[in-house]
Amino acid sequence: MKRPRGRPSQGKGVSRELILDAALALLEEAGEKSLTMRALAARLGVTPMSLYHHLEDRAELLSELSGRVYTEVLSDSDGPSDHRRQIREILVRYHDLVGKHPQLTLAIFAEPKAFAGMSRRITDRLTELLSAITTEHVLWRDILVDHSHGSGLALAAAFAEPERAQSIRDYYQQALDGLLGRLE
Amino acid sequence: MKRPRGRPSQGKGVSRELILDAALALLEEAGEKSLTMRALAARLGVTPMSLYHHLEDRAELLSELSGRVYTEVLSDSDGPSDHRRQIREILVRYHDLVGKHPQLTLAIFAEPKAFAGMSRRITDRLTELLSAITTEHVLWRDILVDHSHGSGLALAAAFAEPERAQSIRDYYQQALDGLLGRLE
DNA sequence: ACCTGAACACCGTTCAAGT
DNA sequence: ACCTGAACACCGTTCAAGT
Repeated sequence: MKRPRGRPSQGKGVSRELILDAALALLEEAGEKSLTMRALAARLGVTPMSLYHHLEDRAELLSELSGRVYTEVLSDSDGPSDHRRQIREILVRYHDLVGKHPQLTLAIFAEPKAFAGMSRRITDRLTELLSAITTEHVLWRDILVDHSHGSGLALAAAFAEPERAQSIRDYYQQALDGLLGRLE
Repeated sequence: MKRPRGRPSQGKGVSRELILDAALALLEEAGEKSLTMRALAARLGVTPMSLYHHLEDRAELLSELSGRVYTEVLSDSDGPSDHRRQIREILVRYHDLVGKHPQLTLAIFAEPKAFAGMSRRITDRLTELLSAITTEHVLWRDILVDHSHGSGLALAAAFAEPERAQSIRDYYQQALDGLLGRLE
């Protein structure tokens, strides 16, 4: 069934939300090159041109998906925790999102604009947290963020090899804990 | 002038070398999306189809360029130096190559196959060197490689902002020295 | 307001034909 | 062996027209 069941019966209309949902699904199923405006429209049972009533162009699709997925990095944590723990939570959450959306992440990495947006989301909050526990907060922020991006890149590129991906996850947390332990 | 001067006068032929040179130049000038088989052929004064006598397809172009550029990472260093210094040389050379070829690097990062190839080039030699100076060589290899990839990603994405790129370079070396100092 | 058909200006790649 | 013209199966996007 191409269309969700709970929609008004004969309505052919698509919403921005529906388009973005379908785009993310298509992207992760088939890769960035397969996410074409035409394939996306076909999946929604609509003409390619109708998408342009809801989106500027294809570039907006990726930057919007990037925003949608990666705002989650800063979602509130469960309980109160110290700074070091909060830093860890943000970075692990980021790393997990990369693992959950490898194709989106690879697409973002190749697009400097989308990359900058996603990166800032992590960086800003981290700088704040690090300022409270070290004077070298810029240096440590760069070390932690760069290391996370690099491991994320390896993780995303390993999307087709689950056991390799798992080992990347394990080593990431181990390395992260090692770095955080030295942060003092 | 579209054609190098030193070639046989009326020969229209292109070689694999000429194609790769032109492809790299076009890629860095105009970005990955602009590196089309048709534009590349036009730059060489030849029909698009003639390229297929020298290359399998467009994918081979990128993976071949990746190989060509990033073998340089392992080029022999000037004099004899200790292990720590050799590690530093490899990583800095890698980082510099990223800065010199940002568009190629962004394209490689988005292509898991090309990324794996480039990554192995750095990783293998590093593992060897690290084994000689620490028992936790796998952990440290991941930390160093991931950090370099992450900073490289930021550097490549900043190709349009030279002063930001320079600051990324500075912080990378600072962080790298910090990490190498703690390696023991 | 939203959807459509037709069109424009592109792609990568294949094939059969030329030299 | 290498280059070509023509063609195929695609792209993103625009425009004028329909409801």
